[in-house]
Amino acid sequence: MMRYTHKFGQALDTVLELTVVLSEDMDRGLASHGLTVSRAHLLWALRQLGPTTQRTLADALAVSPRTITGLVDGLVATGFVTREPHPTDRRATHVSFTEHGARTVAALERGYEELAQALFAGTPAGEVDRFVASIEDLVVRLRNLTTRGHDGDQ
Amino acid sequence: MMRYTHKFGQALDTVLELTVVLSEDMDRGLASHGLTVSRAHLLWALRQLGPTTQRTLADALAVSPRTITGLVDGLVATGFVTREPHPTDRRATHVSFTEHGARTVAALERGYEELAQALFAGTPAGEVDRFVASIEDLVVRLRNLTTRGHDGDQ
DNA sequence: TATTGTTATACTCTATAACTATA
DNA sequence: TATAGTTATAGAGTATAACAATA
Repeated sequence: MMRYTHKFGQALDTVLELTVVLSEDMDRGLASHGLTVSRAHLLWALRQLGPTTQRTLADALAVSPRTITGLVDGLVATGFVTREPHPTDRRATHVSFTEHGARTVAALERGYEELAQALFAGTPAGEVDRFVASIEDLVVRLRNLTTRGHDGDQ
Repeated sequence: MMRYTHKFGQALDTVLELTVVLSEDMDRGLASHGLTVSRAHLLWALRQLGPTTQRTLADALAVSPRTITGLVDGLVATGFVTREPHPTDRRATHVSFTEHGARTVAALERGYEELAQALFAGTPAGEVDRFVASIEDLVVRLRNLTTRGHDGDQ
């Protein structure tokens, strides 16, 4: 994308290329199930939390309640989840998987594992470990930049 | 995100965490300039192509002409580019940087280089090279998967 | 009073289809 | 006829604010 001629710039180019290719691959995979990234995130949170309220999902996804309303609308319309009255709190909504939703999340999990296999299978364990350590280092460096705020490059 | 307990799944988790943190960082940086990712892509293409038509930009960004209309609308309204009659083809529009747009792209370039430095400076050259080679390997593996189509995991 | 989730409204990105002006 | 870019329309994701129902 960025096409830099400097050494570290090229390295960052490569990382960005990976992020692009990876996200395209995941988008395609999700689309083949009739899902978007945001809706899949919601399903994933629901798998981790179990049946829960929209408020809880809003916190889990770090989006507004309004956004959850829209995502759940879409997932209900496409048959992945149900919206039912909350057993104890009559203000709240209970969001649960349909059969189809549960099956789909299981399929996504399998697809994820298969992708991981396809990416790393055959690579010597030590090499994978070193690679992962390098990435974790980058994540730490990025978080430090973020914390200190580096918007002052205008 | 995915929290897998298997070895390769964990490695993929780490890669995804990097993509999330990286894209959050870039979103913040662009937002501090009053830009979105899509609009910044357009500016980037414009820097590479020089003043050009919307049609050319549509091809460069691989989006529809309609989408370019919207992006250019936004960039004109916020003062990054100008829309002028094309010198020779009266159907077409000539998109150029404003002073502010040109200055902003230059600042983005500097910010990109600074980010690359912050991520890789201090890392032994050989280690960076090995890391980049690993990422390139993943990109190749992903492209192979994509080519063969792997949607059949339902 | 505080909380849950809605409607109302708005902005961004994306698309297809129909249409205008020009090649 | 083909091309450039528009309007019309639509859907997805995101947000804030006002409001209803309930706690």
